[in-house]
Amino acid sequence: MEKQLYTYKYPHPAVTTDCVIFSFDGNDLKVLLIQRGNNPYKGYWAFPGGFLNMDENAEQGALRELQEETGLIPNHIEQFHTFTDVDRDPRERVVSIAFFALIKPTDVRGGDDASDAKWFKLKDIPRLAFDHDYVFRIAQRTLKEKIHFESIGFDLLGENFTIPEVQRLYEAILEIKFDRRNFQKKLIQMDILEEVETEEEFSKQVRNTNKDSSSKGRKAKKYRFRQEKYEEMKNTDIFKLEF
Amino acid sequence: MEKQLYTYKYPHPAVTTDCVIFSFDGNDLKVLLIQRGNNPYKGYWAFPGGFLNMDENAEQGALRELQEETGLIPNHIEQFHTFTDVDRDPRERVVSIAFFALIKPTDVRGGDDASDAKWFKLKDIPRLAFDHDYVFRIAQRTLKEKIHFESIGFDLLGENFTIPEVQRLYEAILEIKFDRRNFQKKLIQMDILEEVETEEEFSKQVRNTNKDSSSKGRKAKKYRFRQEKYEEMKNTDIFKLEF
DNA sequence: GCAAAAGTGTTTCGTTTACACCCATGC
DNA sequence: GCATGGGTGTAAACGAAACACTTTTGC
Repeated sequence: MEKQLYTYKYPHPAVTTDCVIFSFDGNDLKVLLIQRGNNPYKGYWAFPGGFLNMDENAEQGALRELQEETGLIPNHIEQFHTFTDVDRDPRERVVSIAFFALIKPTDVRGGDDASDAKWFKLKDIPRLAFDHDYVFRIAQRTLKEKIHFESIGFDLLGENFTIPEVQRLYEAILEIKFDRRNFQKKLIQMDILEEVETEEEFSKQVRNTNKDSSSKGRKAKKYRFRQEKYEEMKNTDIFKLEF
Repeated sequence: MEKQLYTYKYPHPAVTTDCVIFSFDGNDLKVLLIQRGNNPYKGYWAFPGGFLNMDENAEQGALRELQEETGLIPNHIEQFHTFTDVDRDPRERVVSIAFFALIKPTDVRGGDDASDAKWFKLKDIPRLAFDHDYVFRIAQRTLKEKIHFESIGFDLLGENFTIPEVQRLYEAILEIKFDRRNFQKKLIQMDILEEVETEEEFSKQVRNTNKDSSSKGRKAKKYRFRQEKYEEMKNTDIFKLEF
């Protein structure tokens, strides 16, 4: 514990990063929250995050905090807003650079054991610490907008997935319903998926993805993303918003 | 000149705001730059901005700096990215929250006289100070994306304008060309404009807008935005990107 | 009178939407 | 065997794209 102090001629706010981490289990979109052990907001849930070091940029800081607090390595991370209200932290002036992160179901750890981190379905999110309710609203809106331009939805899916899964994902993100037949048609027409042989049905991947085996109906075909299409896809919208 | 110092247990970056200010003169999209009088980057052009005060949030700080440095009062201001690279400022660690601002032609001042501020057409922008070349690229991309969702284009037009002006504006922002007839048809169909009587042709507004009177062809009809349509329009895209 | 810019309508094409029946699986 | 979820095709409606000629104005 050194006692070095840092002095400036003008007051400086503290700078932190916060991460809104989304994942998708095949049915529901979820976010990871951490329960605070200390005041302020002791016992409240909040997004993982922490102070920015002087030798890292914001993205590196966000990834480091994520690793430290949750062990997660996201598939996609992206800055979406910086929150600067004067009183957003009662301790001192804190400016928070917020990111959203997308995690594949195969990478989901944390929240399984008795840790202080837990995955919440969007509709089960409790009242959050600090201004994190507001942070979440902006994150959700940004995700909706982004998916309009970029195919980041696939960053939330495992290697193999079914078309109805993709549909549930897009419906969860955009909070609208699509016609099953039109959705399937459009996705197939885009020529970005290839069918996966049924042998692979027994792989660990699949069991993971279908873990809630309350599946009653007909078994859906498995697809994978055609890697060679990735570059040209990255900046393509998949489903236009139609309200 | 007080000599008070501010001390912290951990190092804090400095926090600034920067503004990319767009305006439109009826033909070209322009941005306002300020020539630096001091090192570092003395003589280089840069976006206006400055340090965030402790009693204001980022938007307030950006508006204050804008007012101080340029006297401009923007029609629309919006945070778009926070730049955090470790070495982006050689003096100290500086995190910059960047905004873009849209100014109506009637509000354009600054850069007219012999000040250190000047409006540049996008294609005439020189090499900029700090990482502002990168800041500009992100600002331009954000503007393109935003205009897809929101009708912020009208924040760049004066009270009265012609449809060909609107078209030139959208073409400048999106860097694509539209068919004149389809553009006009779509804009009219949206039912958000009303024609302005020709009497008003002699108003000061109009002369301002048409200031580069190298106009050779037929005189275009003047329109104004139907205010009562504003609320429902705010979140509507006008022209979808089609490359 | 000529060049440059703006006004105007129709047809074609592609995309989106709406919609119904059959099939496989788990209980 | 029945309820649930998934597979598949077609027709209608809508919106986007392509396209040419006339009018006004400044030089």
